[in-house]
Amino acid sequence: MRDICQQLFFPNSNSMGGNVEKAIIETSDGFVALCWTSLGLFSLKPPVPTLSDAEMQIRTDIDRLKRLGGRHHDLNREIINIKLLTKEINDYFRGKPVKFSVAVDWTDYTDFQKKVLQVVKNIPWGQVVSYGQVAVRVGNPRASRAVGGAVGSNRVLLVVPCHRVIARNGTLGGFSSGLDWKRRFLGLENIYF
DNA sequence: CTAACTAAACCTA
DNA sequence: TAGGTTTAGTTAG
Repeated sequence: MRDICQQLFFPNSNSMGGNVEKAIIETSDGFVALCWTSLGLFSLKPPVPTLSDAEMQIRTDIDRLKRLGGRHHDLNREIINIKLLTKEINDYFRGKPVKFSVAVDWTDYTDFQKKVLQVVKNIPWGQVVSYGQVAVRVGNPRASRAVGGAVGSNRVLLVVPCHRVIARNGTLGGFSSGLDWKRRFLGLENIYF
């Protein structure tokens, strides 16, 4: 089978202190935009139809990083292996059971959001967990609704697989990027709603 | 204050 | 048993 996914470009984008990088990766589902800092992956967006759409999408997060300022430097540490990440994203969209190896930049999340997202990050490929169960795992059993809010703040789609969090009664629950993407991602993992 | 990717405990008939 | 209401938790705007 031919490799339909490829990394399109890999520029050193930055002006403010040289502390952010971005890439746009072409997959079978569209162009995936992402950016990272010396701490790890900061943002990974859902696929969009065109390259310029992807550029537009990631601009918001780049601007946000610049606004945060100061805390990000020392990019030369090469914390991100973009080659490997590109391969993992490619594999994911081919339906392979990928376990992402990339480090995440947790900057600008609240403590609660961080706890929730780190729990969600550990949900294995092909498995789902309810909002309530995640609430239990962060030690706050009645916070299922707050968990919904927290996963909604997730910047790194797929890497923190918030699409694997569903409602208790066997329904899909919500998804900030649109329920179609939630269905699509779960479908790639052989889970159908 | 409210709305948002929830869910369980309590009513009431 | 089914259906409606309340309550709990976090957070951005």
